[in-house]
Amino acid sequence: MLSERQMMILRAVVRDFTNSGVPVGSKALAKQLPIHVSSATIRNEMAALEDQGLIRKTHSSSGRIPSVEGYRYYVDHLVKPDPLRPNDLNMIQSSLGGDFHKIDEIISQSATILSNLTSYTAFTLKPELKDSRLSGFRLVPLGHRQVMAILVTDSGDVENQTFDVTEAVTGEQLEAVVRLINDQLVGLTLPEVLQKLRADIPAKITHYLQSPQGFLDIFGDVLTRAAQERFYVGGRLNLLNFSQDSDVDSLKALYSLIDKTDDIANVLGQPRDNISVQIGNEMTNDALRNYSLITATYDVNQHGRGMIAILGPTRMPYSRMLGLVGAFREELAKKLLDYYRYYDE
Amino acid sequence: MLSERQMMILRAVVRDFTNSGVPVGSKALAKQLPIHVSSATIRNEMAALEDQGLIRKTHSSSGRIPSVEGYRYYVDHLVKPDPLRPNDLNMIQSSLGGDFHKIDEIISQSATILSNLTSYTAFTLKPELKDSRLSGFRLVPLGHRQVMAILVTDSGDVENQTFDVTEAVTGEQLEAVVRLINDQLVGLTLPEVLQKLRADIPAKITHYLQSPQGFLDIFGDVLTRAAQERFYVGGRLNLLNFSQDSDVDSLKALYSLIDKTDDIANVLGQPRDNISVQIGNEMTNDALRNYSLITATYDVNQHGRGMIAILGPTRMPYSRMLGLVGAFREELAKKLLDYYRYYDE
DNA sequence: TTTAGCAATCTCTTCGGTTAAGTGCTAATT
DNA sequence: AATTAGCACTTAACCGAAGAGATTGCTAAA
Repeated sequence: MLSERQMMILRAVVRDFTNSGVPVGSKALAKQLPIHVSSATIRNEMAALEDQGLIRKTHSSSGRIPSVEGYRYYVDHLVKPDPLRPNDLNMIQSSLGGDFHKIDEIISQSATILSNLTSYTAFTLKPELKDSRLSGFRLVPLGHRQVMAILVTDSGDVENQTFDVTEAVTGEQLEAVVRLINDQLVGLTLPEVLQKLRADIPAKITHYLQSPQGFLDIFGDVLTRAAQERFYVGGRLNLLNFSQDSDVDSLKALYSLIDKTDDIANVLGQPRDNISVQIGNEMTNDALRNYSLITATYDVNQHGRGMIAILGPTRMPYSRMLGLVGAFREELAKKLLDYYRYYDE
Repeated sequence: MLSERQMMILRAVVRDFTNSGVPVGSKALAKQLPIHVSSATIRNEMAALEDQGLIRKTHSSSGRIPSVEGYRYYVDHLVKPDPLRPNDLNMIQSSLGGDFHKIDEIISQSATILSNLTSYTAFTLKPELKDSRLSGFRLVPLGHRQVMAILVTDSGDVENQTFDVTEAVTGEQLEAVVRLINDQLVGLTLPEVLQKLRADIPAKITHYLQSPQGFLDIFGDVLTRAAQERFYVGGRLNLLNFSQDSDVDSLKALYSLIDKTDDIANVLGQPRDNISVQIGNEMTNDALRNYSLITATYDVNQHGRGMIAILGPTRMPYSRMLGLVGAFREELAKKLLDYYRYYDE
């Protein structure tokens, strides 16, 4: 248990350190805090905080910096999101204000806005229904032996891919295949489709195509791509800003992580509470040891729940960032409701 | 004019420096060179080379490093591409050996291979006909007010985009629009199409669509994207390896450059000779001051001419890189010929 | 419980000295 | 005329000592 005064001190340590990046000492705190005690008293309290593992020294006679546990305590009990600055709200609203023709444009743009806002790297995921189902499949002949496969899910996702066909496939053949797919697979969830694709379909499809493997590959490809949650990333380069001692290897690891859609989905994890913070090694991934991740969900009524996140140094100004993420989350939800209202009804 | 001996020395300076990164001194050269002269003689020659601006010192008593002009002389007159190591050829052939369903897969994969091979950043551009023409246009209704626009050029490029339509557009309307486009625009070069799109089309299209602006925007978008030469990039992260003194700002500038398709096209320039080298500030772009670019073209008979390139530090082992790029260029051309032979006939 | 005071610890910067590498120049040699 | 040996000079890089500054823990007094 922490006393009121210890909380005050911990809060001040976190705030000072996240602002300045320099370990904070007892004297500075004594001067700054609203209570009148000497630096010696602060020192005693700091020793107590250190005993509890909430702060630590960088060397035997240095000031203190928060430990991961200290940050954790801070975000759980002490921090209060900053109110939004008028400028920030302006910036959000004007950037989201334009006319968009696709959900994906809004979401992708959001990643950019959020990264500009925070000067960190931002991720956005569009609102997603629990398990989306295959709602349509097309094969469009494009001439010159090219065919485009298009797959639509009931959540409105569209995934497509063109490929070249060797044999002269006739329009009838294509139509037959499309009919087969639509008859057998539409309405199923994507994992179910994928499973059937391996089981029943190959046998049936040989009625229409001589060598169906190529086609099955393509269809499988498009399918897995559609099944994958896809994040948009904004402000990749911002990671360079705190590349401390320019540790190239860990930077590379980090970027590889970000560019692998499945890995990143793992890190961000399942949508949890409204807003959550993961600090340093609380994330299992080693490349993130010195980073913190703030994730937030947003709800768009019956259209599902999406997610936004920012990734920055463990030493980030949490109160400001929580304020920004919280506000952005709401603005985005509003914008999407507008969008759906416009296109749905 | 350089004497034989001066050339030999310049060659050695470039080779040593690109290998070690350390300024090279007269003594080391005297020991290494196949002629028997003292270091004092080398010193005299080096002074002469310095007078001609081909090499320079980093401080008053340091060894010499090549100047940009020195590198230039080296690549123009002295360098001989290294013969390929057996390993490299294996690696190229096995990486290109797989089965591909699209040209773009080969080209994009090539960027990765080339970057692995060289450990620099690689660019690839697919073979392109002088001015490709619009050969087909489709609008595919996907249900739920979504429509996909697909555009095909006679060089086999496919560009597509989905968008949401506000009003309930009927299938007949879409078909009418498609027919209009195909009647009026197919066969024209893309710039011509773009021009007509601004002039004639809007008036005609209002017969079929109430508010055609949205559609025209989309079509214009897809069109400009198709008209743009698009480079694939491989090994982005390799730029981090020689981020010397971790100059974050210039790194950021560099990455922004790479991610802007039009900028990068400017830097790489028009396909010129088979293989060409641009060194440091020979490129106008300031972010490239410490980098060199090796570009090469490759021909695929009547299918046009493409381009590959690598970007690395000015201080790169040119002979090896020229060997690699030269070899890769040929292998890629072969692979593409194979590909076309298979799908064309 | 708080505080003043103080020794101890540690980082950071500065300074001087040393070493090693390399140059340019001069004078002798080939 | 070209080459070479020799030497003074310059510079970067490394090292250790010294001192300044910040901060801690501890002790003893308030």
